[in-house]
Amino acid sequence: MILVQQGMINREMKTAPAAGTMNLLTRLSRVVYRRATEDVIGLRMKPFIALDYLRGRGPTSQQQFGRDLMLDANNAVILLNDLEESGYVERRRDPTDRRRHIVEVTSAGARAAERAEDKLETVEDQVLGNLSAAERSQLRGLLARALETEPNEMP
Amino acid sequence: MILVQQGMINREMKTAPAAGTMNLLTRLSRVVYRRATEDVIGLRMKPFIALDYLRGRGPTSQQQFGRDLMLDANNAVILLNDLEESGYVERRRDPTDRRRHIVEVTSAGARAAERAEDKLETVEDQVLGNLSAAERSQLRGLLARALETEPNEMP
DNA sequence: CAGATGTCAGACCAACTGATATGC
DNA sequence: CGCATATCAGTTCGTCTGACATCT
Repeated sequence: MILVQQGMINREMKTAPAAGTMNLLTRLSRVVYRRATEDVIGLRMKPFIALDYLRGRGPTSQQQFGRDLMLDANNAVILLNDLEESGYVERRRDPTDRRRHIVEVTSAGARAAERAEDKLETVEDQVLGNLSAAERSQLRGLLARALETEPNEMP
Repeated sequence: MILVQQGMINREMKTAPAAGTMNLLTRLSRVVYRRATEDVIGLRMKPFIALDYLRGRGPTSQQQFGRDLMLDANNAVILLNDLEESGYVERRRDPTDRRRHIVEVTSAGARAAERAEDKLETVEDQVLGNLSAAERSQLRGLLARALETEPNEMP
């Protein structure tokens, strides 16, 4: 008797155990990462996010760039080196403080980001397949708001 | 005149450029990853997600495990080796098909996952700081639904 | 035997660490 | 001079590839 009941409890638990939001978020993001490969969207996800960020933000100091994208100084350099080599961003010294680099997306970079964004809609259709259009836009709104609040202190 | 207008356009664009949902999702997830380090939640994020998954699902074939968590066979092995060494999961042969391993979380593993989940609430408060409780639960619901639908084919 | 499952060693890639250069 | 910004070389970590063993 007791054993049977325990079996039933286990069986019910299989459906879903009130997983935390942080958990779900990182899991879903992993799904996106695995699907949005370079041969699908024309860019890897990280460069794409960088370009898209710069595209929306305009000329930005390298420091700010790293802070907002949660990259340490070093990783920012490496990522930007790649992007600059591909002709997708340009760096120039800030005239008012010549230690700084100002980063800006090139038109080629903006185009690459746009292309990737288009392709990402296919991925979105797969990943958010069982959400309605209204739910998707709700989700987008919530994510955007959460990202806005980030105080973004860096390690 | 024209220059001034362009300046204003740039300034307005800084707020937000209709970023795609996949973009926002992976960015927010990165924030979580950077905050939820081992010294904060007692586990690294990946092992935690694995334990939590197994905790909710009960005994699972290694294959299924990898598929649901978007790990290729090899990575699944490595991750499970770690977890088994820590005493957080157990592997045993499936008697009905002795090629298979059945993976199950131990009570120590379940406890570690619970502890991590508690600690993750602090992270959630930081990451979702400007969402209300209602909005957070809305977000959790949407993410959970999206993950359910996953057909989860593996590369 | 062909196909499935799991494992491992070695190659490869991404991220972190510490040291260095330049400008404030 | 001490601090900030950016960079690089070297290490370390995680992920992928290909070969292999076991079982159906």
